[in-house]
Amino acid sequence: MYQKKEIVNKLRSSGLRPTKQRVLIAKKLFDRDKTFHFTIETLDKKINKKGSEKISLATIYNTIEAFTNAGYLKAILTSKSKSYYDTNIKSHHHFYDEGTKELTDIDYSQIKLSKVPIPPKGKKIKNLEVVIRVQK
Amino acid sequence: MYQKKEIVNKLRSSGLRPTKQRVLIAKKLFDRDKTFHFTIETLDKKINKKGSEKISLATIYNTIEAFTNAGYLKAILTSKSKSYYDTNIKSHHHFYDEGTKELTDIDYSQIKLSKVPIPPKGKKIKNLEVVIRVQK
DNA sequence: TTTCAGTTTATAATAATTCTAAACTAGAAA
DNA sequence: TTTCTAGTTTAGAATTATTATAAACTGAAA
Repeated sequence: MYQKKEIVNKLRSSGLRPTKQRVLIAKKLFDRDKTFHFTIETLDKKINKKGSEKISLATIYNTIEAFTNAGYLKAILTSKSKSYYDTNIKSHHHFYDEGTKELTDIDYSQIKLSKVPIPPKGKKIKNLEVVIRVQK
Repeated sequence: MYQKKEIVNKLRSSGLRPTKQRVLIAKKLFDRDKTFHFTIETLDKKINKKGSEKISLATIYNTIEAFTNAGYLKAILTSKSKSYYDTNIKSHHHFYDEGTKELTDIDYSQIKLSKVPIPPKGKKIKNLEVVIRVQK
């Protein structure tokens, strides 16, 4: 469990001024047992519900970006809001260059998995993709 | 190399009427040696450049969607324009439920790779993520 | 040819995100 | 304490990718 003090220190340690809004958002995000997956939309709903003090959407965006830069959050499946398509329809994998935002194919045979988890009950694996993010 | 006739047949075989626009786009996409990664924006630029006959942006969107549904293209990194974040910052993997659009963590230890490709020259692997798409 | 469902198109609408610039505040310094 | 200011918050406007609309067009069946 996170005490307010801990959160304040955590924020300070990354050069983030511990404002009321940031502390509140941090509490919502990190004061829980299981890990939490969210979009800005779902987080906004959780924060700005009935009776509670409101935090503006812009601040939620700013804060999540700051937390991500500070390494407190991980962005997943962010294609920076643009969809990518590939003429290669065989099952295959990709290098994604963080710098140029370019994709390169990795042939299916270039990656071998020796252990794969069982899918959630009632669900079937439809496809498995590896994305290797690379940087200079 | 693709002849116009082949393209027409290909389209017909999937119930897509081989219109002038679809044939032109198909030629641009499939008549090439290497596989091609693109966004609608880059494709639009390639198609609607100087002097060439124009194809409306709406048609490009429609066509790419039709080709994807027909299995001629693969969509990659599409988070359907919404960014997802995770409070779990350890390196780990995900199940992505196509139906509910929900993410579930897969612990790092649950997936083992026995073969990983060498990154492009001058690039370093920053991280490797597996996304397993599941469906009912 | 005629006919019409399937397509294309310009444009409007929507939705996620970023920008702007004015008001506010944490906390260093007086 | 009070003052001061750089860092923040905020509402709302702007931007950007995408989808919807509805009128005009066209491939191909009859």
